[in-house]
Amino acid sequence: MIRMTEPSKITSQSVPDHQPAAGGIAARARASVGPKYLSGLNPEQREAVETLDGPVLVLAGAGTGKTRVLTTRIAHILSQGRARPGEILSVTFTNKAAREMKHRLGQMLGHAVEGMPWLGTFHSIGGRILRTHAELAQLKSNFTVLDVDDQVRLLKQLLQAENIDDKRWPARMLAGLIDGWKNRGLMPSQVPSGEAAMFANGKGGKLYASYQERLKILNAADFGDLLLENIRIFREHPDILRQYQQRFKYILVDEYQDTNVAQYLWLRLLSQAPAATKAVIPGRLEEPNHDVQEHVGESGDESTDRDSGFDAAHRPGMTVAAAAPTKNICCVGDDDQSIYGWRGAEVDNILRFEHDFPGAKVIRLERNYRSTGHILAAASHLIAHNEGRLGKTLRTEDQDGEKVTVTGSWDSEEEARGIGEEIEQLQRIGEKLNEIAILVRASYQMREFEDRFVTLGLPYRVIGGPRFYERAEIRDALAYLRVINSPADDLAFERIVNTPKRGLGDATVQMLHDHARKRRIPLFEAARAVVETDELKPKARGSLRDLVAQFDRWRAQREVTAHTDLAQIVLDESGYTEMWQKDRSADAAGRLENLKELVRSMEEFENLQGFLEHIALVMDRDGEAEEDAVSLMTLHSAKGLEFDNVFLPGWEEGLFPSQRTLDEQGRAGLEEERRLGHVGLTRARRRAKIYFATNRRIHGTWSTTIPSRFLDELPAANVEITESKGGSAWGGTGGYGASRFDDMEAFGSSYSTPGWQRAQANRNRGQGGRSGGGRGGFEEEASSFSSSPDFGSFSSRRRGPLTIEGELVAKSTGTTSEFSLDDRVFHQKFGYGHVTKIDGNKLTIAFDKAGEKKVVDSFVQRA
DNA sequence: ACGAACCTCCTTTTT
DNA sequence: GGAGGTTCGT
Repeated sequence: MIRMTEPSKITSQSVPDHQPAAGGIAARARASVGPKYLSGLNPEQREAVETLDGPVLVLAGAGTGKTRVLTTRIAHILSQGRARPGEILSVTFTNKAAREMKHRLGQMLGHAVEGMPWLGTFHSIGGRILRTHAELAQLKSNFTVLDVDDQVRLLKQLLQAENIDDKRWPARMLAGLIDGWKNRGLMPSQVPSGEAAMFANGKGGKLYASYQERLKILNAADFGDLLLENIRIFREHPDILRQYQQRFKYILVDEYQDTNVAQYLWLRLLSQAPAATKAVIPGRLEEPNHDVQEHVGESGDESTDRDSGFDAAHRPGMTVAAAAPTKNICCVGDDDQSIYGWRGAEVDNILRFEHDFPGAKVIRLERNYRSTGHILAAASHLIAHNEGRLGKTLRTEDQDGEKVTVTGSWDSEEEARGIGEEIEQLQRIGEKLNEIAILVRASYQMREFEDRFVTLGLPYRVIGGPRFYERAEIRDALAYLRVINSPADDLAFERIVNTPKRGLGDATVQMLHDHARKRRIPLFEAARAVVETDELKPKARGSLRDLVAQFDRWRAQREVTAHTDLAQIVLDESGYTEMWQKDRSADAAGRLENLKELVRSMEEFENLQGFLEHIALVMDRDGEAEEDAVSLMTLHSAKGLEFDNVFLPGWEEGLFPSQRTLDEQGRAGLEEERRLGHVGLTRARRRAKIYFATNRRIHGTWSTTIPSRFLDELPAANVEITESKGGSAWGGTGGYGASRFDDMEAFGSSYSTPGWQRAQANRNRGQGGRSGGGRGGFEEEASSFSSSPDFGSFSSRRRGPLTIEGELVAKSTGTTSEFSLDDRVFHQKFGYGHVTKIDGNKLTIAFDKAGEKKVVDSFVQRA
């Protein structure tokens, strides 16, 4: 029922672009009529493309060709002459998605798409609109977009000014609250008083208000403002709103399930038919909205009166507007892939689409062109346990393929070892490492894999992590440029006054602040003034004077120097480059590389000003080297990607689903975790492999875990229980008593394979033995069970040489290493160290910081 | 003003 | 276990 496999049909076709014209002869006949870009679409996709009038919701399950629908729809609108490129608003969440769409459109239309000025992320488009009407938000059009660091620093200052203990009320927490309010479309005056009072004994609301004031003074906006200020402008200036409503004949939205309330409001305003504009009652905006908070929980279902009071409350200011006719908006999304609720995304937006946009046409894309039958069935069965969903049933015409495997391990190290071996096995049968991904719930899980892969010499790459422009060195460099560009940028100035160290510490900065506040001038000007006095100690005074002089010089040079050259000069003369050159830590080289990359990327912009305006929104690290490597990332960052082989470790209660999510979000949290599992499984084309460990080290201490409830929710028919390659045989519950999974009543009904029963038997066998600490005395056992040539951390405890056999021998080049004992070496991840042992191409290195590690020699270089 | 010792709190993170 | 922040001693 989940799967409708038609063996007669085409073989595995996983790339959506080349999908067969499924749907039988009739459909194919229809598809052959009409423009060529329509051919090759299945009937549902085609309907989604051709239904141009009125609101449309395309529910596009994983791997059903949603990007294709979006781009084809745009092509269709253009080629039908329904609108010109500049009249189509097309929003995505990520720059990557926007780029991808531009690229695909370009291919489809056969020429570059310069004419799509309004295809971009919510934030870049919001930012663009805000820049053109900046004065209506008390900003100048060259305002800076603040990053989180700046925000927190600013809030810290506000907290200090209010004499609030920022231990008890951390600036970060306030930043989070404000961000949340902005995500919900709430200006300071609209924050429910209860919520505003929660922070710092009732000062939360006031702080939000003064934060906004400070932003205006600094000529700055945070990410939230890029949309919120749009909404404010649209509401307060109906003429401007009307202008945009008239311009955008068609609106397309990607990943609609991830929109937050602010984005929803923004879309609602833009998608109303122009004539309706007058109906918005500005006065409504000032009403505090107490109900929003309730809504965000699970109370939605309790409200029987969705159409009147509740709805109006949910969408502040939309009371009248909601009745206005809606134009051509097409939202594409998948409620089953909504995994950003904690960031303010409202699944409700997609669940309530038909209600919000009356007369909406809902089109379901349920044909999956990515995964094999077993994988899809497992994913579908899992997600079917969610209640709050619109309901889709993915199906494939592909073969069943391999069953999803579930493997239990004794602990997380064994899990990593087992996966490492399976990857090598896959490699042996010709799988590309690029087609292998490990998807974890939390990034701390990655370390064990990294360690393991380093010792195996298995190339891997970590996807995600801090974005390029979030890196300290990039922010520092940008801060220098910001100060040059706008001397009033206090936050930037403060960031770099003492970076690199110039002997200008807190005391000096505090002094500058006092001075600046008294005279109502920027910090930089205060510095200029202060060096003329003798208020500072000679040393500080001297270096501050030098700094001011340097900036003056750079500003003068700006007129005659290309902005990229200027940047290079600034980095060198300020001593910033030197600071990292002298730094001996492992990542210093990478940071210098990043700085070069930053300078290089400036070339794409005309001048410094243009660069700074867009950098915060556009920069993301993109082109990692194309070499063959295993991908390691969180489930969240895997959304939108696909791989032939997907490893899903850590399916244990508390980790996945995450205990914290369960505690904080209750059932809604559980459902979001389940969606995360669904996302994970549906990333796989041909092989999905799930793992759980009985013992895991969390925050430094070992604890016993029980398998995730999601394992119970997988359909037995599509799942195979296997034993850990790393030697699951030593399993045991570690003396912590029985879990509900020991009870065959609960688990056994669906799991009766020999492998599972063996695993059950094994886990009971170890019972009662080694308690406390989990890994107390099992090292003796390790040798007899592990088939691995290398026992990872066991090795350090064992006496005598390891027996090297099997794979690693084959991998060893045989020739002795080019390194010798005590050689000083450098490793990308671990930094500097010296060689303490050599074993073919395997080196044992005592790293200065990271301790002793085994590393394959190709991973290090002479220091 | 700055580094070392010390304490703390641990998810996820499109812009 | 360790990063990031704070405090304390120089």
